[in-house]
Amino acid sequence: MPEGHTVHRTAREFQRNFAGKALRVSSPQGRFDAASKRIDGIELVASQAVGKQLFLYFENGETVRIHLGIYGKWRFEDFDGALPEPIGQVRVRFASDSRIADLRGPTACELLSHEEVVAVIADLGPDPLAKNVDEQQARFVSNVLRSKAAIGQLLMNQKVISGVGNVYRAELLFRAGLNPYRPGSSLNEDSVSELWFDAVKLLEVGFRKGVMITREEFFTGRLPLKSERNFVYKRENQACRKCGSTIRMEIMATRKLYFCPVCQA
DNA sequence: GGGTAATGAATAA
DNA sequence: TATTCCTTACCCA
Repeated sequence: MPEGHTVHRTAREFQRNFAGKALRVSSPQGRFDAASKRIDGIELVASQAVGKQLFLYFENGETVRIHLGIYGKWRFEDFDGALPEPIGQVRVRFASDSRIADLRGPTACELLSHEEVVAVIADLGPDPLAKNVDEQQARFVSNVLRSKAAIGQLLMNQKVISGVGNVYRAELLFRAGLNPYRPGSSLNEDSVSELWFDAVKLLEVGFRKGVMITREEFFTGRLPLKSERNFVYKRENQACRKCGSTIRMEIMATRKLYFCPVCQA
């Protein structure tokens, strides 16, 4: 489930269980084979998530950049003794002496130099899960206010805000009562700030729980069913949970956009 | 067992 | 705006 919260959880997993160790790196599927040899046996110094991108910094100066895209998935597993056989199309496997991380189906998995990493990160917009929240907020507000693009498109643009995807886009706009087609420049500064802080709140809940929950009643306590977690995402033709109107789905720039035509008039 | 959709984004045109 | 990348999960039979 790769929006930003997932990637930050993965960074934490690497930091906790793989950082500070020399890792065995391989590409069972073969497509990362040459690159994996350059970091095989090298110590992982640190991991970092920025938006939906994961960076793994190795002691020899090489950095792996991974972007899951729509299909990518990690699988972590403890092992004892012999390494388990990789199952399916494993692009890259990182192994410590007791745990493996298998990556399948990523959009991007490549080795970058330090300079290239700096350039990639410089291109990314503010991340709601970054530490310096206030500075990030100011960047987001200015990005939105100076653009005539629809707010529904701006929230999907990783240069405007990084880490938000199709689920959080729809849910953030619903919670704000904003029509997805309103130009960013038509919004007032306060409502854009509120949108930012709501993004921080939702991604933090997602980071904590590991799933995207956007209804306050489920922020704590037991995990609700998938069908109960959100207000509008994938709820086309169902009743709005606030006003009872019929949730609509429209395609916006190749992606499915869900919204309530009444709450978000 | 088959068909389809998916939480993304680069690229072509 | 449409196509392509790539793999899995889920729904239906």
